[in-house]
Amino acid sequence: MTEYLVGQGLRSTNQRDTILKIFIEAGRHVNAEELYVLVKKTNPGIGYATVYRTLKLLAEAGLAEERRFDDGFTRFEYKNTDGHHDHLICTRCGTIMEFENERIETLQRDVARGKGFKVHSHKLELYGLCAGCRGKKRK
Amino acid sequence: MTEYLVGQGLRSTNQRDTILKIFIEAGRHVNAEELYVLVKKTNPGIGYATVYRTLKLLAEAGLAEERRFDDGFTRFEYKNTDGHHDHLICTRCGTIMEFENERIETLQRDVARGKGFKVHSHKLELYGLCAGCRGKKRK
DNA sequence: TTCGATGCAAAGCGTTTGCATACTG
DNA sequence: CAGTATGCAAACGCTTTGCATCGAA
Repeated sequence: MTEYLVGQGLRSTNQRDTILKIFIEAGRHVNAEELYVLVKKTNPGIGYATVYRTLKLLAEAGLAEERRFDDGFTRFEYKNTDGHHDHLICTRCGTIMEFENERIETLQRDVARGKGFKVHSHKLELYGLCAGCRGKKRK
Repeated sequence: MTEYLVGQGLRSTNQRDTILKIFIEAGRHVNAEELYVLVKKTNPGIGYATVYRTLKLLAEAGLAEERRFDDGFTRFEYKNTDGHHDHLICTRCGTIMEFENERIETLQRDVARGKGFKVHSHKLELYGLCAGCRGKKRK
């Protein structure tokens, strides 16, 4: 992972290595604060700003993707080789699931073409209740 | 329009009438600041807070819909009787177009069902270049 | 040794809120 | 008259930035 940094012309530092490592381990959709807390456990000296700066850096380097859902703050997602995907978000427990559907994407392109648009990216979020929360609700 | 307010159990004031009227005239997807500037022209005494409060009120009353695109701030859309729709956003000039596609919605429900989700709402935004900007780009 | 990276705290941004005053019902 | 709505400015929550110091190359 350090190679990525160097390859991008960035300096490799202890903090960056730690943050990147923990970011990847943390799984998907961490926000800056969650990551900050995790990182602190390993290296309590790291500051908030460094987490933000590193995250932004990773996003620019193409290693992370910045996403804003409707909960107000920005979450980051580690971007490995998988392609694009969209999200299903449980409005009760906050669970975020991913999905991918080629037919939807094709239809999107069709719609856009019909309006003269050339689509570069898109964002599809489905908000609702996950299986677990639907059960709870019923009781 | 005042009737809406009264009907919702809200007090009708000069400020609210002005804001609502201008909000509706403004067309879609205004953000609070744009509306504030417009409202100031008619009634310079109105404060920022009142615009925000009224917008929030309208959203609660079901007359406006709050939307967060990727430009950082919340935009509001007047909600008349039309049903749900999604957005095409030009990343160059900021134009926002609307569309609606039943097939996409059906597919969304299918995907969600497959993951055990019950979808309540969704958000689909296509980012790209509009017809005009595609032309400019080529030159 | 140089210059980017860091940590801290302060600033920034859009948005919300507390409070005394103004106005609706 | 009672109590909500307003305007102002201060507070807010998340994110960014300025600056002196630290550390990688």
